[in-house]
Amino acid sequence: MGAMTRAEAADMPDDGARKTPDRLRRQASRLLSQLTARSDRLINEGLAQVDARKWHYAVLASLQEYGPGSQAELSRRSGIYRSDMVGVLNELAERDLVERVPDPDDRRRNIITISARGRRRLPRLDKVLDDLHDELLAPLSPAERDQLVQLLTRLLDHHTRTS
Amino acid sequence: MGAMTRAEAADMPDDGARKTPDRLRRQASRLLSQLTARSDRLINEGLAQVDARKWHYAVLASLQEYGPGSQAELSRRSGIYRSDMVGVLNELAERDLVERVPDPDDRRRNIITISARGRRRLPRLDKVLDDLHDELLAPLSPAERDQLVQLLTRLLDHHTRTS
DNA sequence: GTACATCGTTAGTCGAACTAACGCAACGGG
DNA sequence: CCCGTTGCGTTAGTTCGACTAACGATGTAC
Repeated sequence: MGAMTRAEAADMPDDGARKTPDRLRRQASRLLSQLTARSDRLINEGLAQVDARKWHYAVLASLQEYGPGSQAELSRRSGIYRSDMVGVLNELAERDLVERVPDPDDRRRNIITISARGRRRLPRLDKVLDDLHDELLAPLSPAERDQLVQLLTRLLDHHTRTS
Repeated sequence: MGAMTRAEAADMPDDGARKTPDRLRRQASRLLSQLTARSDRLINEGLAQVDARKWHYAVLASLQEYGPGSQAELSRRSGIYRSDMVGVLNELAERDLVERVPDPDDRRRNIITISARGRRRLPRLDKVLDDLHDELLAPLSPAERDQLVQLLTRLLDHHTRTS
């Protein structure tokens, strides 16, 4: 099992002596970035093991939940920039998880559809992500996890609506 | 004053129709990265307005709280990689906020000291950061802010101790 | 004294988030 | 019917943070 993808000792600032100044340790922004760094790594490594990336999941889930759509629409649904969508869809198409066909009614558009294979893939990814989140949130009780999600959601909403 | 640094309408996936799939919207990892992106931008822009960066603050605060140290030690205290420390210290030295002198007792080391100017600078940065965090956490009550910090701290601790 | 660890530094990788600009197609109004 | 605007897919490129690798010089332990 010991796939050693993560930082192996050595070089990283590991806060060994715990001399990190208090002011720093309490900063919400700092906690956020550090935790997010770990979280992202965790998720990316976990998904990599099943040949997926988080954008894949975002697109597939969006297709499942709202049906086919143009690339631009998927971009809006999933929060991926339209410029990055191209690559994600290429990867998904390579894996036969989506189909990309030109829209006959609007020749600017491609219509993206989730494939049978893609549909079969989703539950698997759901499971993987669930497990990873379990690892991520391990120290928290279910109630605390909800709290966290709540708080984060409120903050994010605030900062998206006030653009 | 209208420095328009942030994303100006137009292109970004703004979740206008709020068609983001539920599964995505509840994912802690996703909430974290999105919120962190905003948070980082907020902090960076705010600090840029007083010609600072967050690493500057981290180093200065660490020097203030624990006294002078070698670059490697500062790196450990502040969580900056030793390879990135060089640049940060260059910037701080340019601004006369720290002094970097070779350690006579160990000629591999530089000893970094906070300057008088650096010491005067800190309260200013503290204030700026306080205000920015106020903006960041605006929708939360004081109690909720504490809760958030608590939860994040516990998670981060967990993931640093279990390496 | 020789192996090993540590320090400062340089260089470079990787992924995420984002901007700019393109050619093309569709839409809306005069 | 043309025309300006808007939306689409795509390519390219920037910036930033996090991180790895390797270097030469120095110090430490056996």
